[in-house]
Amino acid sequence: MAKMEILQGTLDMLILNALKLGPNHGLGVSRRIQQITRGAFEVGPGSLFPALHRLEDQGWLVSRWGESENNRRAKYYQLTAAGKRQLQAEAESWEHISLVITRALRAT
Amino acid sequence: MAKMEILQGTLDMLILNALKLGPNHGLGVSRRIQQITRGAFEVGPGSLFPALHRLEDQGWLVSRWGESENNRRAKYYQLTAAGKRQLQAEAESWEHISLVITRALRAT
DNA sequence: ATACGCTATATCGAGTGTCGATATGAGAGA
DNA sequence: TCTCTCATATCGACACTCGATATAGCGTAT
Repeated sequence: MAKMEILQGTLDMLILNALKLGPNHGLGVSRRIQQITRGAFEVGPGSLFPALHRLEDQGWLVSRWGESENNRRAKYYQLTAAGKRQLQAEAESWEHISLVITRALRAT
Repeated sequence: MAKMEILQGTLDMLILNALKLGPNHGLGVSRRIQQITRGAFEVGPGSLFPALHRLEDQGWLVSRWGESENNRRAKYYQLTAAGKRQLQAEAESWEHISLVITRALRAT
């Protein structure tokens, strides 16, 4: 019996998902989300960075300062083991919930 | 390029959807959502009634006082033409967005 | 009669998330 | 140096969800 709240966690899930293939920095995560969703989703910095800090506070990401492809200083985020488990759990929950909603909308 | 905000409108969409087969009162809508989603979603009064009032304010529902099946006074909500169009639009948007997210999660 | 329980609508405050705008800093290139 | 761009960060406004609580009416049992 899910609440509607879980849909608010979708951005967090997409961020974890964008990091599952390897570490990346903030704006890189944003770009990767846009790529993977074929431009369907756009994440501005006002949503992105609070989300990254949330996820790090919860122990699902760790960060370290490094250099971006263009020699800019950038903070690289990486999934932790707990983050991978969290992504797995959220992905399964999403599969279930999205299917249920889609069926509800299609039902006569 | 959708924002994450649209996912917050999912409850509104489910309410409109619950009314597409005919008018119903508040708690009836809540029960119908629970039925249609096979118990996957639970909507408490603290989320339900603000949502109903939102939708009425936007002209997507109209209400009239009546009597429930058990002779209780109840406010019946009904989709307007604009509400049907809105439901249609939101359902199409949902189909697209949910597919995109599901594909993103499944992608290697 | 009256006390209780159920249905039904409604509202409140706390917590949270998203967004646009803005700020800060640092490297690249002219 | 001056400017542009990348990159991180924060702020306040706004909206939504939620649990808890309030109000009211009807039915039923005591």
